[in-house]
Amino acid sequence: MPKNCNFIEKLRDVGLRPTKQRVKMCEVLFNREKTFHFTINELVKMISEQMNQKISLATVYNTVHAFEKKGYLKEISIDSHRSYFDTNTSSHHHFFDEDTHQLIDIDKNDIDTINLKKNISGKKINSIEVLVRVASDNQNQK
Amino acid sequence: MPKNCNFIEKLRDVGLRPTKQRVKMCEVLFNREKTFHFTINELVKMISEQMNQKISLATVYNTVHAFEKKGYLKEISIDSHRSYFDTNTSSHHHFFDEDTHQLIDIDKNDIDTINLKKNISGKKINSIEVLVRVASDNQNQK
DNA sequence: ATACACATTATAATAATTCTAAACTATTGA
DNA sequence: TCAATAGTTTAGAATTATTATAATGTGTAT
Repeated sequence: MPKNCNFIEKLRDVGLRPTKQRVKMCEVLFNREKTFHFTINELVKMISEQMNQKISLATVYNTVHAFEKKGYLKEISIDSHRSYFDTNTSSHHHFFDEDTHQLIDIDKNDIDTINLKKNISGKKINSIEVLVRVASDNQNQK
Repeated sequence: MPKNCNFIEKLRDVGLRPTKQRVKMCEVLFNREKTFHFTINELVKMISEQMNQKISLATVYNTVHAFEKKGYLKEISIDSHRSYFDTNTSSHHHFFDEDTHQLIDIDKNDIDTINLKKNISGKKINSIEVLVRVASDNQNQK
């Protein structure tokens, strides 16, 4: 059984047609042990490297957004110039290394569950995200 | 004593020349009781309204970034298309109302201090930010 | 196999931000 | 007080990231 099969099913399940490009993107994104954090640019580069044929930039954007909408990907915004996507869509938190520009999962055991004593009235909490910015200990008067 | 005086001093203190534009921006940003959350677009609009003469968009960007670098403003990134600045640069957390697109401070008493049991080795924590996305209770299957 | 709805593509368009170079202004010190 | 100068503002051009367009291609149900 080829490893694509589950991706084809997975895509069908959420109502996305399993096109060549989408299946390829699934392979790149989800065929790995650990969760994966990436920018659009990094993803485009990886796909180009792993595919013989070219993929359109528009397709990558469309597909990433389709995956996001269907709950396969989650966006993590760092600042106005840097936005990542995360293959781990469950509720979890991140370190952002300002030296290497890497996003790193915070282990569930290393942070207490956030609990709010009050919420905005009439509103429902959709998500709670913690971002911990870290940088090298010496060069910190940038 | 005109209310500008302290802004002129404040600007001098951090090594920024107190130009007309910067003093005006200080007035708009810091001459208020509560902390202020704004996008660049909103700020440009407010300044234009309060000033007789026009201000260049480039100046607003430059000045906001100068203020940010000097610690007068903090950026809060919501997603790749929406970035706010906050006049409250002390460590605190936010609600983001996905209906009204408003950023709202979380009262210090309503959230426990985040404490991490582990940090990335060799790294120093620069900031810890919590973002709580909320939306109207009914229309939540968007 | 066919038809239809949906996807992909290259390219154009848009939007947000930064760059550029000329004109301007605050500061310094003679 | 008055240059000199260093930093600032400006309009507009350039750049970058993202989205729209419209033609072509493809997956799926019949």
